[in-house]
Amino acid sequence: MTEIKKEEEKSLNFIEEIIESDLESGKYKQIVTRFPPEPNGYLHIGHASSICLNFGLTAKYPGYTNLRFDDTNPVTEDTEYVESIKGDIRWLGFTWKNELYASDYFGQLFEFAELLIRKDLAYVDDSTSEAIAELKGTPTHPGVNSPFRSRSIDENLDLFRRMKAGEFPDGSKTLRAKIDMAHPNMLMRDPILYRIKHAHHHRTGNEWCIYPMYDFAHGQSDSIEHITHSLCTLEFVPHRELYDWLIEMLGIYPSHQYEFARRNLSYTVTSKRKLLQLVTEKHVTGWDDPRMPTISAMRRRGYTPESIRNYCDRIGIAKRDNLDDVSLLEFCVREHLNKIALRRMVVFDPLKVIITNYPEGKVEHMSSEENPEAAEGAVRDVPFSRELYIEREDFLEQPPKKFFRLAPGQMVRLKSAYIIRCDEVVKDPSGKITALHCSYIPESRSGSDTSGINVKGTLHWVSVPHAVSAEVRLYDRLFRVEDPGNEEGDFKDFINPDSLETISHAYAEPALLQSKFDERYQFLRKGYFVLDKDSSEENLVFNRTVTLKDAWAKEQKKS
RNA sequence: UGCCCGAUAGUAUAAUGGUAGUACGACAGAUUUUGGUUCUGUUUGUCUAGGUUCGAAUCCUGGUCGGGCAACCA
Repeated sequence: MTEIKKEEEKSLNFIEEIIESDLESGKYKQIVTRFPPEPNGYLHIGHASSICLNFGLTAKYPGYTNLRFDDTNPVTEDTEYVESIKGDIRWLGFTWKNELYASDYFGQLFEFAELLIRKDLAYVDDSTSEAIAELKGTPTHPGVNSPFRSRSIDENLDLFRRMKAGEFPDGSKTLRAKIDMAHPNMLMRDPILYRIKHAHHHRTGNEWCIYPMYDFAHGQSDSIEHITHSLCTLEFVPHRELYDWLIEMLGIYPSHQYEFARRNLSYTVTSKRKLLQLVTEKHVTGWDDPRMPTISAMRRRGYTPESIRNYCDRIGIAKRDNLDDVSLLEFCVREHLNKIALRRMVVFDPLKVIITNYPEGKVEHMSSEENPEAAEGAVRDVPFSRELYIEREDFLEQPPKKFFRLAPGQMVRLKSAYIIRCDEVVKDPSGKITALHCSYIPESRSGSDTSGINVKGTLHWVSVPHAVSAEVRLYDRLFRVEDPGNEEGDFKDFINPDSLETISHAYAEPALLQSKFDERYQFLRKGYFVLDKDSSEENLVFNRTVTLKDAWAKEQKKS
């Protein structure tokens, strides 16, 4: 019974169901998908979901995935974005079959347009954009035919060629499909196919001054590449009718569009406009500021590709509106990091401990596990001496109930070292605690403890003479509210003022001097950390990727 | 006063006419040299009203609620 359950396949999402049925029926022998970003911004967590979907499908089923840049609007697009997008996809762990650009097809698309004109299914319109909007009608009222709608095929052909030749200024003419101005679907009311833009394109330079609209580029590109399943978000549902109409009228390969709901993440925003605003108005330091929901930011923050892929897999794909809980993302990050992170001890807010019965000048080298989850049991060396730093919050003169840390007369274990007892609290004239005098139990050394003493708490610590200084950046959620994008008023009013806390001089164990950019660390009892690119030989900088779960903090919150 | 999507625990997602499950969260406990990890248990759900059926989350009809559609953006 349990065996059957184990072998039970994970249930399919609605797109996988469509694909399996297409494969079973023999409609396709393999599937072809594409990831179609517009190179005008950085990829974020929502794109990660789409990437995992498109590439994941062709990893699961026979076929492949193309990377196609939807670069039909030269004024907003740039190669800077092309490079960052490619880097992000690679980092996530996916490989595209072909690197393509909608702009590769400009010649072909122009011919498609001429074909439509020759079939009397498209015409050149001289109307201004205001006039076009006016005649379009509204969702509840039909539109009206443009006065230029009945031009002859020859005139349209001539005009369109002259548009291409650069004879007309921007905005003076468009090419429109001739469908139905009274259509209930607004997108079918003679949609614009081409517009004039005398602009420099990041790939085609000044070769073109007319550019196809999304609707006359995307589906056609899909068709040219024989994309079998063209997956996009729900806002394109109304476009599907036009997508199919154009493919049918052109008589080209019938790609099919399927729509899924875009993923939203709690406590952040993912609209390109809002993200751009955060960057340009300096609410964050850049697109890769570790508080951003961009892939480059998550990478810098220390998230792993595995954890993001796993997260995308868990949230799934469906058609209903959603707001994914960031705590699931954090769970996935912790789950992976717990397995791979090397354990280190770092004290953020030091309180000096002097072990009065430990010889001055003596140093012992304690060995502590690199990762208790790892089977090999690799260890590192941690120096122990008479003077140590512990976390200031780990000592309380008047401890509440269930406080398992240091207090006058109380004992705790120092991780991988000895059990100590607090004998005396040293204060300066103002009453601030400056040090603790403790005594250690010599027989309690970690690994050979014969003391028989049981303590509830274990603290992290750093030897004063061996301590290394490090800068630590503690990140919290960027917004104070779950869904800042849907809040009344300006979303920026909901920015969390405490989303970054910098600790300029933390005390770290010396092993951290050998930190590498591709290694992940768990600072014991503190969280997961990664070396930041701002690090230098003189100044170590660590980003907190995510905190550890903290049952004690939760307990305190309750009271 | 139009058209198009959608609605299952707090969140996300299954169940494809036949016992409403899973994950995260929350809560309780066990273990623990990280108040971490791990393990165990508990809690909470089919928008609504009808209909079809032996049987409905699933099919049908009406309603309610949420989202989208009137860029020379994608």
